[in-house]
Amino acid sequence: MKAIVDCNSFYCSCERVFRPDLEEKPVVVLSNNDGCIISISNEAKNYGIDMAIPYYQAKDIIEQNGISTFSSNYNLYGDLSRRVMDTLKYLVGEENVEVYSVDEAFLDLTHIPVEELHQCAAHIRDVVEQWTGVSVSVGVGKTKVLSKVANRLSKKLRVASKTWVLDTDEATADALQRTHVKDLWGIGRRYALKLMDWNIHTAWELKHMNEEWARANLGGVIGVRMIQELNGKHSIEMRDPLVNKKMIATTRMFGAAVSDLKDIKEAVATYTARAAEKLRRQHSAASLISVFVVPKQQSGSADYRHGGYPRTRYQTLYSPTSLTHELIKPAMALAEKVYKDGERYSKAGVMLSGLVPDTSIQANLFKSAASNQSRWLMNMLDNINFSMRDDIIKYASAGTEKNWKMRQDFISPRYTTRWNELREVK
DNA sequence: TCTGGGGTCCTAGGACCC
DNA sequence: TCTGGGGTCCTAGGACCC
Repeated sequence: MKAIVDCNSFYCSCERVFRPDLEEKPVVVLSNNDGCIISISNEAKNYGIDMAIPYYQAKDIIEQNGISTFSSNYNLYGDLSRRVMDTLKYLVGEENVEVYSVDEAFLDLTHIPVEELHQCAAHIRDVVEQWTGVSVSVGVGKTKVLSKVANRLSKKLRVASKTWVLDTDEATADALQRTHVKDLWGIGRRYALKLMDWNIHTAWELKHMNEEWARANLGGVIGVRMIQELNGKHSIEMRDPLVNKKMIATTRMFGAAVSDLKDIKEAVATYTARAAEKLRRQHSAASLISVFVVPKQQSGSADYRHGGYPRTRYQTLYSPTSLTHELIKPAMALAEKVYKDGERYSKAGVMLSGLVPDTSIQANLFKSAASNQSRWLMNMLDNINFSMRDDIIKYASAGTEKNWKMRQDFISPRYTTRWNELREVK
């Protein structure tokens, strides 16, 4: 059996952990740049606020009802996420936990007797809540897709136990009949429309389609796996926890449109440094770097929602590297290439790909000993940045003025990662 | 003018996820 | 006026090889 453990309104819960006065009060958290609403507490949902709508559209409701609003504070969320995941690993064994996203993990519960699953799910829920202060929902089923179905029902129906267990065929059939295909994990808008054209509406109906039909009509092997999972045949593997990312990107919208090459280069240098950190954290080196900018669209343009078309330039590196200064140099050259005088930009980004393990670098005899020295410097830099987080130590090219920086009007303190922002207790 | 039947690698694009 | 920031997997098609 598989379980999915999902933190409830995760970013809101994180804000509440250190603000008990907000318990049972409506809370929302905004995306970077305070653009969209990306987390909503149940109480705020009751006011009709929806996920992913722009902040300005909900501003009136928020102000009229005194809904607490926060800019996203990823230092805090990252730290609490790690605590939740560590708790799950402690409870079921590290090898049985697949961290799926910042607020979700799949668990392999094959070793738990079926008759104990209800109790097990409740235990996980209680311990995580007691140890971290974050409330979680637990869905259990024969496969990942079925555990997702169960989890969704517990959340949607707001069942008091916050758990839903599909431990019998009857329970599974019932859950699938209550679930629309558009709500299945792996069925997006496109496939949902297609299925409805075929007059397939519930997960129960989809379950009874045959695999060859799915192969022909539902994205090939993706469709086949969906049918199998719905039928209780485990087809989506637990991901190897040691698998590293194959591409690393750091990109941001600007707080306000930017037109100076100098500002673009500062932003790109900062993003490159951040991407290089992610790279080193997984012990990889990149062999390809690309830089892109997105020109600001005229307002009123038809395609406004998606911004302008990005313009990308890339460069293959002479040899794979994870060293910030070796990446910043080509990044700066690429920034100059994508830049056009007189154009205004709403966004820029850096992508690192062609990732290889960075042990291969050490084996490279053509690298000077000085690079190994650099690796030590990088380790030190990462450790300092981790504790000081605001990048007190920076490369000169990353600049200091940051007029391209994002807007964060409602940021909460970094309670767990900064000494001077610790919560005070009377 | 005639012109096989594999392979691999890479890239672009579509679909999905949180 | 104001609209995250990441990621993954799969497939098709082109370039190139023997």
